[in-house]
Amino acid sequence: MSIEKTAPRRRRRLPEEARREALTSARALLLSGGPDAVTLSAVAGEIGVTHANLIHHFGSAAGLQSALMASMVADLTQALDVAVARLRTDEGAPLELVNAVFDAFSTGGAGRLAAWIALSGDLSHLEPVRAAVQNLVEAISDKMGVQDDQARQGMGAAVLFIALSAFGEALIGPPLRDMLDQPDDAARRVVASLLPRFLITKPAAG
Amino acid sequence: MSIEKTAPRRRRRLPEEARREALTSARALLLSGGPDAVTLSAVAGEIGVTHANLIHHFGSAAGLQSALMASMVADLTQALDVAVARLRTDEGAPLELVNAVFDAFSTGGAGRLAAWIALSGDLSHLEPVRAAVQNLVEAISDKMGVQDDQARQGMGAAVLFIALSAFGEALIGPPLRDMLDQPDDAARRVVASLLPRFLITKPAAG
DNA sequence: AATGTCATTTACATCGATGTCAATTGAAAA
DNA sequence: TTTTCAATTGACATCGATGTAAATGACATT
Repeated sequence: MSIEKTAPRRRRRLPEEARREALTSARALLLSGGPDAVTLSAVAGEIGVTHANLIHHFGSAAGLQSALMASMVADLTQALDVAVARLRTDEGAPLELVNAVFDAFSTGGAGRLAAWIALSGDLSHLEPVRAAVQNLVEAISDKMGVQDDQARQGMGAAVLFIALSAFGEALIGPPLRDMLDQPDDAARRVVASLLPRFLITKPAAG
Repeated sequence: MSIEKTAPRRRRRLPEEARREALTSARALLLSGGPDAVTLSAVAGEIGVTHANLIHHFGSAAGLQSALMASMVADLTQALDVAVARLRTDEGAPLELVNAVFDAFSTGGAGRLAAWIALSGDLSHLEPVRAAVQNLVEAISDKMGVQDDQARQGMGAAVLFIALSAFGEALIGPPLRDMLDQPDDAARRVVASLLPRFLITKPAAG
């Protein structure tokens, strides 16, 4: 008779791995089906475990949602940090930064995430983004040689403007562009064309 | 003995009135508590009826949600139409239009509505907006004396840009402005300052 | 006053999502 | 091998949201 071990009827994962798989699946569900699609049963079914197992790892359904938000926020801040790094070292043009932000919000799912958080009401999950966007303002200011506080405020306004546009594009861009007969890249082109207005440092008034 | 009529134990409304009350309550719930707060029980409790009554008037919970979306979209289009009318008759400046759009998205609740629709996935409810935004482009183009199609495309881009910014401001504006130390009116001021870039009609190249 | 219509309610049924707990079992440690 | 740990599961309970059907009653019509 064969001495082969019978295939295990259960797959046992390390807790980190289990959480990782669950969060990956949950993110896909959020992006495809919206917040209501992120249920314990749905996530569990996708990765081949039971919903009780998810409760074991995340404590509760709210815990899973919270972990998902934290995970996606972490990815967003990382993307922003990468953009900052490129801006500081490379010859990375500001346009590259605009593209990075737009990609983070649309492809990366930060847009749907932010909308979910905003509609839910618990904005605390966005807190880790604060440092990232402030770094972004710093980086642009340094790159542009901005010194005075007033101009730095203007850089903050520019980042606000880019983020709001990227967020809007990610959520309602496609249908709105269709209504206005605008091409796919209309939003980023507009933002890119308006950006120099901010980045040109005004000479101090004499 | 008194011949006074005893107070009726039930209040009987006309169907239109019942629907109107329900939609008003549902909108308040959406704006305060998000999409998940718009349940049959919650709406029914607010206007003093049973949830079965709402099903009688709207057919189903989905029917109520659909009617709510249609109602809010109608208000948005009406707000846009009013802005168009002011722009055509009055000396209404384009800045007034920017303010009207921003107010519609934030105060009027169109922002949360659009986010809800976008996350839900059924974009068909936004269809009535198409004519309104196209009218908006027409009005601005006429006011600015735009003739050629290329410039008209630019007007479309401007409307897209305003709408995306207003939408973003309505949803994630407050926390994002806080992170960037920006004043309450930062977003509209940015949009207003960038608008002339679009509205100045370029002279035809010779 | 009698009648019919239909808005409204009451009671009940269903379904999905969440949560609990004890039992099971894969895998490492002893 | 034996023991121990804990990831995993299965069964069950609960709760809220949705939906259904019959009964009730407010109000207009006759």
